Amino acid sequence: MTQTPRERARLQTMSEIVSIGRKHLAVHGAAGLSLRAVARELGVVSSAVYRYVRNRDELLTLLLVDGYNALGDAVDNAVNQIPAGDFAAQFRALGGAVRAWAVAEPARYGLLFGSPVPGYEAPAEQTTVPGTRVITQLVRIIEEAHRAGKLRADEPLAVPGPGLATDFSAIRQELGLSVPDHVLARGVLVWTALFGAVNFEVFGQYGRETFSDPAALFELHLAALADLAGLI
Amino acid sequence: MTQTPRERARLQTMSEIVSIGRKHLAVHGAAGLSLRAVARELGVVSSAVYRYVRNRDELLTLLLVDGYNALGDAVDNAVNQIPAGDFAAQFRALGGAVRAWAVAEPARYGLLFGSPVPGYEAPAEQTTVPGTRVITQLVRIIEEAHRAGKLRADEPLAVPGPGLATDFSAIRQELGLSVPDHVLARGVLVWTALFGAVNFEVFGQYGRETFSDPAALFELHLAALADLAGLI
DNA sequence: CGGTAAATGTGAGCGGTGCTCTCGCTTTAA
DNA sequence: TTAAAGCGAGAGCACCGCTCACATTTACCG
Repeated sequence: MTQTPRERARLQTMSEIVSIGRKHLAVHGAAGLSLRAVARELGVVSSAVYRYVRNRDELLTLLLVDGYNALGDAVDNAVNQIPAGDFAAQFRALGGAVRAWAVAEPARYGLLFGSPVPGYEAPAEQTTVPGTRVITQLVRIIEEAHRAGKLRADEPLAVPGPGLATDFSAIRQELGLSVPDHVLARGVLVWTALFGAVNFEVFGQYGRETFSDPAALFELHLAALADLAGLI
Repeated sequence: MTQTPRERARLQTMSEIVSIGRKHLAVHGAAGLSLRAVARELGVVSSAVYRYVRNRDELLTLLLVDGYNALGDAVDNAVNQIPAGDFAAQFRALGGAVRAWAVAEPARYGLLFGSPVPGYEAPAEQTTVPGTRVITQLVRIIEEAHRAGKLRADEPLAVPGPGLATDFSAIRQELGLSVPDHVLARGVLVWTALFGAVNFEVFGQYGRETFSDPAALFELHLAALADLAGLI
């Protein structure tokens, strides 16, 4: 069961490739990620990296999983600092962690949540689990708040139609949830709104000098979103 | 003052280049946009396109402006169908138009609102005006609703700090607005949330089969966002 | 009207990319 | 010990952005 030297070297090289790729991604973006450049920095001829990575897309997949896990770790870590019963604070910690990671790693964030690379379909079996870590946490927060009676009992603003209700039922069953449809609907909106706010800041959609303190703006938005989710 | 044939030919060629670029963008995405391919389709040798376009980035800028204007036209057109006093319906029309355009033109939408191309800074003097057409409409809707007394008078959820208040004052002055800070803050959130919802659908951030009728989900979100903005 | 300057298209060429293939060498496993 | 598998090197293909020197066409002006 012990690793042969060759196996150890392979793992080492793989992680070096991902590490170099991560660096190049940060500097040149996903479009500028070049296997030849990675090979150069690895000190090896260009064709040699194909022993480790089938093609450029596969390196992108590795970096995608790498990024999802880095973000997931940051979020989990932030949420775990909050007392178990304070769900609104947990939500704010989650949102703050997403924003902080995105601001610190804009290129990686862009790879995860930006425009998809055309012709590249992320392989679900590798990306689904790490790619759903944030929404899993958010769902947990809302579900536990609901079970603990810590969710404001809003009157439903609008009733989802029958098609949507079917989808919501499927989601509820798959994730073992007890929250009603309108809470689920609000949760999805809060989810997308959270990433919408982060996108705008990280992708520079606000003007260059519109907001001098985007962190403060985001805090304001987080509070509004916690309220929208019904967290008290 | 009348155009020479050469001038007419140049304009014609320019618009052909943009048109071909638009098509290639839709098929191959921004990263796959190739001046050589455009030249081939134009029936001209590759170096000839450089007589019309300084480099690839400049073609991207043209397509950016082209996309902003297409989206702006779609939004203006949709909003103009709504009676002048029904601001909530105008907002829903705006949101629906954004989504419809984005779903129909995902690659162009991605160029406008996806991850920025690293090393490419859109020239503000060309992109600012078309790039702000949607937010200009949204601001107009909220401002006019406010002046017409058609905005719910919410208690402010959270008070923006002094830095943010300064930014809001500047925005208010520059755009000649009369809405108070907390309305402005909500407006920004609604703005980002709207595009967050569209991003999630167009960029495929929901799972592949999570929602069978994303349009219905979006309608639900639009209603919630209109309510969040205070539109009645 | 004729000449000059600008605009336009051509083709070669440079350095870069992803990716494939063949060839040797080394490590592993039977 | 030997056969198989893994690995790196290097050449090569087709593509890319972009530049340059050159011919041709068009526009304008004395």
